[in-house]
Amino acid sequence: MGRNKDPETPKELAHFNARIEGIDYDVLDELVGYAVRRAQLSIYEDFAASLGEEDITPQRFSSLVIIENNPGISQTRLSEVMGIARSGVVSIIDRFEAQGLVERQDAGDRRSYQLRLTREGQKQLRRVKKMVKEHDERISGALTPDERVQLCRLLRQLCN
Amino acid sequence: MGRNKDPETPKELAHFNARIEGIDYDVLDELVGYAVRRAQLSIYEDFAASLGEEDITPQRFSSLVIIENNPGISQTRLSEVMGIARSGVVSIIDRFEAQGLVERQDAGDRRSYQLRLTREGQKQLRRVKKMVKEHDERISGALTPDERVQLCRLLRQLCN
DNA sequence: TATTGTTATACTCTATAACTATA
DNA sequence: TATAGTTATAGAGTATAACAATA
Repeated sequence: MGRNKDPETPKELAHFNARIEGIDYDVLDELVGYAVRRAQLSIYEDFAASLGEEDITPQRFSSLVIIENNPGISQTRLSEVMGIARSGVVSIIDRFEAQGLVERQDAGDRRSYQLRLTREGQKQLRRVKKMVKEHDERISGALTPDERVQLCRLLRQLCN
Repeated sequence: MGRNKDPETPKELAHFNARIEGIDYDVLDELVGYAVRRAQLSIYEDFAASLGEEDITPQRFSSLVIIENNPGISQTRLSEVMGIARSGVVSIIDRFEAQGLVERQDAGDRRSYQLRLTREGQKQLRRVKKMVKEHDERISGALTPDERVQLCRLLRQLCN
């Protein structure tokens, strides 16, 4: 995750503290964009701390969930869903394949593959999904269930 | 910004569409973390489209605002505020300095600098701040003022 | 001709560690 | 000894462009 994996020796770990004492944030405090960015950094940090040993990132996790629930999806389609270039999907899937989590199966069209989770991939995802849910409940722990739903609704409105 | 600057020739621009027709997002739809990430990607894209010609990023913009409102701040302190390593701040400030936007001034302690905006930096920031505010109002345009405040409040609760 | 996956390449961001000059 | 800034280096992540196989 590009972060120090050993919590015993964090020489210069760049921890993100959303609000530092004595600092004037000026207009940043009024921008929805900055509020989202701040939250995202905090969440990412907790994600990394919770799943740092799992060789999983939000990106990789999302990919596995999309493949699980849309079996047979092509790499190009997955790149559209993830919002990244096709070349980026290649290395993601290469790694999943090397780990035995995803299979490239023949499609009718011999230019493309159908992506599917292997049995091992399904097993691992089941386990990781539980960890991600726990992480998500922890970070949104300060919110009531109503507020949580409200927040997701408002965020959805930002994405058009 | 790492994106294609020429809107005339976007061969394979990776646009992020938060919700793609016919795709089952499963658990991703219930995770606060994914909702925030999705929103962040959408916002970043609009930011880049709005300020792509300005050699400014959310990161760089935040730095300028922090320096403006906390004049004399040191690089180490800025690295803490931004949540990045000290070495990262060096190149950010190097660039600002080369552009004549920020000055490294002598501090009492000769190991460190006091960072300040130049007159040109102030002028540029004033201009860019206006553009960022417009961008922010556009992306949160689907929200009422109340919802906007509500959203920022809920996001703040996520950061502890 | 157009599309899918792939490779080559480059750029940005960020981290760690070692260095220097000061304190 | 400790701190501030710097440099060197490396690893993600992502983009573009060109290519082969196939449609």
